[in-house]
Amino acid sequence: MSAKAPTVYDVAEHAGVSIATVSRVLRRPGDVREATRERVLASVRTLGYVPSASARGLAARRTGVVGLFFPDFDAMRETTSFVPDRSGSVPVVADPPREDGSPGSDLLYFDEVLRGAEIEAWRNGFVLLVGVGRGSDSESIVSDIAGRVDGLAVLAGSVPDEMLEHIARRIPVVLIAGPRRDDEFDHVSVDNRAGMRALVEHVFAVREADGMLYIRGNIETPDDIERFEGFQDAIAAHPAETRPGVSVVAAEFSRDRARDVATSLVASGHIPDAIVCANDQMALGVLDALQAHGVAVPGRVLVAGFDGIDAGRHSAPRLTTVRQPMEDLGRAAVHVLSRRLGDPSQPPVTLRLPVRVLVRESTSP
Amino acid sequence: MSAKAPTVYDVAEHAGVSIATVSRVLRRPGDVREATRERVLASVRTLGYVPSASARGLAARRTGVVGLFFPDFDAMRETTSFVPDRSGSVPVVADPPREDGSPGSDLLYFDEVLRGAEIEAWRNGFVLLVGVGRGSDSESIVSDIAGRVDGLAVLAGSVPDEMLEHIARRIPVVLIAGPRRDDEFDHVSVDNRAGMRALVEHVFAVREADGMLYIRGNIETPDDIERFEGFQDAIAAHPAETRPGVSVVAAEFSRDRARDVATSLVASGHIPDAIVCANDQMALGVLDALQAHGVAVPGRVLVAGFDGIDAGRHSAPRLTTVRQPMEDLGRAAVHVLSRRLGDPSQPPVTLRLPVRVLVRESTSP
DNA sequence: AGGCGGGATGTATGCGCATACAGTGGAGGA
DNA sequence: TCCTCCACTGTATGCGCATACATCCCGCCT
Repeated sequence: MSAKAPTVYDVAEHAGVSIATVSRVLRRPGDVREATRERVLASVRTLGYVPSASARGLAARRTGVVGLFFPDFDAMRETTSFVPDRSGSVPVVADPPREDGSPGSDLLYFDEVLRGAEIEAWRNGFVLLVGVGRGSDSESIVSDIAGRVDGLAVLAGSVPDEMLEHIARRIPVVLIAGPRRDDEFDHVSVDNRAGMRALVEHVFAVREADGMLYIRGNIETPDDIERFEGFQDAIAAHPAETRPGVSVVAAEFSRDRARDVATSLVASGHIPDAIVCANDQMALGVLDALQAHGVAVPGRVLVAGFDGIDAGRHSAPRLTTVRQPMEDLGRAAVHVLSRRLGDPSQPPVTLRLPVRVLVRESTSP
Repeated sequence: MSAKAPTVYDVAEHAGVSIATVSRVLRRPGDVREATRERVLASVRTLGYVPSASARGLAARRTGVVGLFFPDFDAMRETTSFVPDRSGSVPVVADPPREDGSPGSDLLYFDEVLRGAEIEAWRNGFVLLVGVGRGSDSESIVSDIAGRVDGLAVLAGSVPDEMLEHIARRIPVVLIAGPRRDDEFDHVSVDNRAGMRALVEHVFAVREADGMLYIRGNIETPDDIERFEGFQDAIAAHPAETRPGVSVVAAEFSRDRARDVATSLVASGHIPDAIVCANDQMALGVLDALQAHGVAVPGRVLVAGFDGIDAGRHSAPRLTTVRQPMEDLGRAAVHVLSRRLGDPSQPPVTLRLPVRVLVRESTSP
């Protein structure tokens, strides 16, 4: 690293032109005569000139960056200070099979959204700035990020409304995965309701379930509410004469909690013919319990989840689920941002992405 | 979005102070009397003021951003333009088990590095800027990113050396996962050599393999070279009187290619007692072939890979491997950057992260 | 009462670039 | 030959903020 980074002035002097010409060579090369352009580019190379995005952003009033903000996930809170661990010996450790879900599977959710956002940003000529909330500092972080981008995508619920409105005065904001409310923001989300309805109808189609258990998640969350509505839709649409008995419990989206529910169900002897869960983790917990007690899936009970997490592809039996297009969520968010940046006046947009029911062995006939 | 975002001047006027005071309230609140501070903060809230990072970055000569640059991965090249697909019907599709690795598994590699980088950036008070190369435009993109960050982490090999040196004149650069060469950059990488040596020694410890096959990857890459050296180390360290016969082939890190290799091996009748592969994908290909021909693993042949990809935890038998700490790579990269930003004069650092041999059923005694 | 020190605030400047506007020179037309 | 027009380049300014330095206002000491 040299003492001081070269600026337009240095390049201009070196090339014997004015700074305006240097700037033009970089921004609108067609406006400069070829000979001059070459001379300037040569100087750029010689001096190792890299334009300052801060100065450019200030002068041009746009940064070319879009932001993506997540709430802090568990993995971050746990992390200790990073101590570079000089290598030397290589530990050889047994790695027994784990039955419980790998930790931080919700983290994969973010990964996919992020990947989608990155892809779409890339295609639209933006770079992506990733921010993660840290608990109470969240507000200042969001604000910080908001100051450095042309548009911001935020996971719904991770930032207080007041702050969002604050930010929206400056740049466009798009909310990811929340329900549309009466606000001015753009929204992208998945069709939880239709997805769950289709899932439940699929279960009915496979077998005329005599009794069905629906396991909700955290009943406070929009996702859970929408999925539950989808469940109710399916029940309501079912011909009355064969409508099965249904019962509903909640298990906080937790595999352990769902496992407990299923275990006590088996103990009570009242085993339903089908168990549909508001997410995959809970469905896996149900599988755990049923398997532990020798209850056949799908032979005796059909089981289905929601999300399409990877673990569901590796369970035994593999889990029927509703696959959320996480990556598309990220893409859609940036897509919408990008469009709004092009035309700030358009009315708020809501994009509801389609989901797919993935039929696997846990609901085989 | 209002017509115009408020600036320090607006806030200053609204609060009846000078812009210097506004700036101080935000940057060094202790320097301002409490009453004044409160008044300014109130104005900030009412006006919806968000500081411009561009202006701040320009004035303060630092941005508070660190960059992470990846080469473009396949998933990106394939992507078509994003067309928002309005939802409606929910397709119900069968999702049969796939035996081949899920596409884009190398993409997961990036995800993990990225996650680590994000975590560490977060802990050091930076935000993370993610950039992805697009083939030939790579150079301009890297340069673009370099202009907006205080430091840059780059996947080794994804950017021409000349460009790196160009950038390094302006900001610190750390290379991820490459071998240390005679350069001025900081490096972080994993201990491929020691890892492979430990893996091979583990295989010897499990069973006195009479013949061992080592399947290399793409022999041009540093990773492959280092791992092969580790393999040779293990062989050389083996007592001469019981040193097994070894053979070596290359299969381009490809599952398919490795499957072919193993298949023809079985056909030839010369089946070694152990097969060690330079990555997991190839090891999985070997498992495919052996299983297809009824050759027992680990009963007849021991198989091991390198990387610790997820698919190796779900194969049958599960795959013994060397787990690379991808996430730590990302963390280490940002850690090193952060340290150098604090003390630019320190000599180039090389961090070689330790790996772990994960012993699973594919090398059970 | 005058002077002094220091905390609180204001003034002025520059960070590096984009760009509106003003030159400059040469080709072509009258 | 002189004027016009166009292509190209230079000059001057402002983007929004941080900060060195100047000022001001008090309380307090002598």
